[in-house]
Amino acid sequence: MVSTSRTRVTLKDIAAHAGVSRSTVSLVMQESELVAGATRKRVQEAAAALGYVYNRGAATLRSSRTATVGVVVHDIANPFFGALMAGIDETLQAADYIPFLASSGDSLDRQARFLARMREHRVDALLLCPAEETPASSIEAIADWGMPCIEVMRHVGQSPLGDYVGADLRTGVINAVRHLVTQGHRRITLLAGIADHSADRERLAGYRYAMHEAGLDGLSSVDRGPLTRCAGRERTLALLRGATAPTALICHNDLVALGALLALSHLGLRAGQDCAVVGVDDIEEAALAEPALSSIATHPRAIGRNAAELAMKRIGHPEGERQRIVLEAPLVIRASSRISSAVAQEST
Amino acid sequence: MVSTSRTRVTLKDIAAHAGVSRSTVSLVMQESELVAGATRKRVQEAAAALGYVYNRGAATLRSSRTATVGVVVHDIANPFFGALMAGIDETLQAADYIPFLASSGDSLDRQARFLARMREHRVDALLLCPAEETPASSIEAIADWGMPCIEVMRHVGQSPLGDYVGADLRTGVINAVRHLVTQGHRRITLLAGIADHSADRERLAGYRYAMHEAGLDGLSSVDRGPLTRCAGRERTLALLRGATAPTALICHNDLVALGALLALSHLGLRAGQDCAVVGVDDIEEAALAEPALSSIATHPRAIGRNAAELAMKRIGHPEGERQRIVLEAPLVIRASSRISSAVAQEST
DNA sequence: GCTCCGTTTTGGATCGATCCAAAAAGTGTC
DNA sequence: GACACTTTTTGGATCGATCCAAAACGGAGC
Repeated sequence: MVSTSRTRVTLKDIAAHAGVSRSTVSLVMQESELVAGATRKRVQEAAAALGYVYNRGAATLRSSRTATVGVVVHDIANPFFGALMAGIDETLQAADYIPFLASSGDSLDRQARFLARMREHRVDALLLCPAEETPASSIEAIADWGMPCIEVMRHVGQSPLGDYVGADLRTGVINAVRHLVTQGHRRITLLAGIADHSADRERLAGYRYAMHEAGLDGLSSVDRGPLTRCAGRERTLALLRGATAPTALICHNDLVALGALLALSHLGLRAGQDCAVVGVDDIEEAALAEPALSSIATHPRAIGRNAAELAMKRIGHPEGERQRIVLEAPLVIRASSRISSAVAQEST
Repeated sequence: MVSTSRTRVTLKDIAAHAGVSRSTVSLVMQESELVAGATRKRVQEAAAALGYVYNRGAATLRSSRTATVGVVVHDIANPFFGALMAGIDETLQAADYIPFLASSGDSLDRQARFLARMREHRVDALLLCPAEETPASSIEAIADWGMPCIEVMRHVGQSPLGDYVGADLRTGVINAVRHLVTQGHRRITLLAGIADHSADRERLAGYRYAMHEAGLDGLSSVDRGPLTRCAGRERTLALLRGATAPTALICHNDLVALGALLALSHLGLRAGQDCAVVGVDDIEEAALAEPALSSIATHPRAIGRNAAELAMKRIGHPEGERQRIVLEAPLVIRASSRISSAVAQEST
C-alpha cells in the first residue's frame, strides 16, 4: 500500500511511524548490522507502508559514495563496445552499481567534458577506453581527483600508469603469424589502423616479433588505413593487385577482415586456399561468414566483466596495488586460414 | 592554477575569495541573467583559481533537477541497440544531459530494479524499451512518480499510453509484401519472433493487411521462433524442406535474414533468384552481405535522437500533450529480393 | 537632498540523508 | 542491587548547494 500524500516521505516520517529515531531508520536503510532484528523489521514495514523512496542525492551529500560509475567508450554503436558494455553492466548490476555512459567518438573534447561531469556527479570510479591522443596528464589528473580509474583495452603511454584490463593481442598476433607460417605462408601483411595507440602498438610488436622469429623480417609489410568493413575491402583489393601480393592477411579487427573476404570473393579467389585471412575480436559474425573467419578472440564481454570487478575492488581499496589484467586472446582457426579447408574442424 | 588544499572548495570559499555572498556565486553557477557582468567574471575567475568542482548532489537535494536520464534497452550487445544508444547519447550530450544505462535482458525483475534505482537517483526522465510482458501498470506507476517516460521501439498495451518513438514497421512490411508480389511471389512467409509485443504485432498486422490486399490470405504463413542468426538459418532450412516451401521470406530482423541467406547458400540456392529474402533494420552488414540483403530500414540512430529530443521537451513541459513519433521505415531493395539481380542498382 | 523604481546582492532557512559521541537498554556476575 | 560490559538507540551537527523575501545600490526626476 502506498501513501497518496503529495508531500515526499522522508526518514523522519518513517521514524515517527515506527516509533524510533531518524538515525535508526538511516541505519536500517544502510543495512547496518547494528540494529536489532525486530526494530529492523518494524522500520522496513513502516517504509513500505508509507511508500518511501530512498533519496540517494541526500545520502551522497553526506557520505560521498554514490553507487555509480562512469564508462567511456569510443563508439557504443560498434558491436565490440556493445559487448564490452554488456559485460560491465552485468557485473555492476550484481554489485548494485549503476553506470553513466558516454561515447567519446575518439574526441578529446567530448571525453574531457564527460569526465568533468562525472567528477561533478562524484562517481565512485571510472572505466575508460581513452580516446586517441589522450595525454598521460589526463589520467594523472583523474588520480589527483581521488577518483579510481580503470583503463580498458587501450592505455595511454608506453605501459599502463594505473589499473588496466585488456587482451593479450601481442601473443594473439604471434600465434596467428606462427599458424600462418606453419601453413606455408611467407608474405604475411598486417592491416593496421592509422592511429598510434597502445592496442595498435601491441599488435605491431607481436607481428614484428613473430616475423623475426620465422626469419621473415625482410618480408614484413604493414599497411595502414581506416578500419571499416568497406576500407578493409578496398585495402585488400589494392594489396592483391600490387606487385608483391601477400598470401596472408592479419587484420586489425574482424570488420576489416570481413571486408577482406568480400574483396577475395570479388576477385574470384577463395579465402583459405588462395589467400589466408585472420581477424581480431571474434565477433559473432566471424563464425558465420562464408568461409568462416579465423580470428583472435578478445572476448569483450569478459573484459568488461573483469574491468567492472576491478573497479569494485578499487573502490573498496583505493590505495591497494595497481593491477594489470591481461586476458588471453586465443586464436580461433577456421576455414579462412586453412589450406585444406576440407578438414572442417574448429580449433580453439 | 589549482588549489592543492586537501579540503574541498565550496561556494562559500569562492564567495570569500571574490568578495560576494554565497547566493551570488550560486546564481553565477546557474548561469542566471540576474548577476552583473563584472561580478560574474570575478566569480568565475575565483572559481577557476580555487579549482572549484560543482557539487551536483548538493544542488539536486535542493532543486530536484539532476540533468540525468535513465535508458533501458533489452541488450546493449545487440548492434541495433548500440546504434539507438549512440543516437540518444548524441542528443543528450548536446543538451548537457547524461544517461544512466541498463540492459534488462528482457527480464521484468532486472527492469524493475533499475527503474527503482532511477527513481532513487531522481533522473529527470526515462527512455524505456519495455521488456516483454511489461504490464501497463508499470508505465502508469512511472507516470505516478511524476517521472516523464518515453517508450521506445516497443510500447505496452494496444497503443502507447504516453510518449512514444518508434518506426513504422507496419507500412514497412506492407511495402515489402507489395514489392515481393510485384516480383511474382505468392508463397511469402513471415519469420516472426515468439514473444507477443507491439513491434511484433505491427509487423504481423502489415503482413496480414498486404497479403489480404493481394488476395493471398489463403497462402499466409507465419513461422514463429527464436531471433538469432543461427535460428534464422535453421528455421529457413526447415521451411524450404517442407511440403509447401515459400518462395519469399520476410524476416523479423536482419540477423534472422542473414541466417536465411546462409541457409540458401548451404542448399545451393541463390537468394533473389530461387528465394527472395527481406530483413528488418538495415544494419550495416546488410548492404555488404553476399548477395546484398534487402531490408526495411528502421534507422535506430535517428530513433534514438528523436526519443532523446522528446525527453528533453517533456522535461520542459511535463503536462504538454503526449506525442507519438513514428518514423518512416523505408524498404531498401537489394539483390536478395530481385529476380534479375543483374540490374544491380540500389533503390531507396 | 529626497523619493521612486528597477537592478543586484544578500542572509537565513531548507532540502534529506549520514556521522559521531554519548545515552539508554539489556545481560550476566557476584 | 551494584557493577562491568555489550548491544541498541538517539539527538544534534553537518554535508553544499538553492530558494526566497528583503535589503542595498544606483540613476532619474523634481
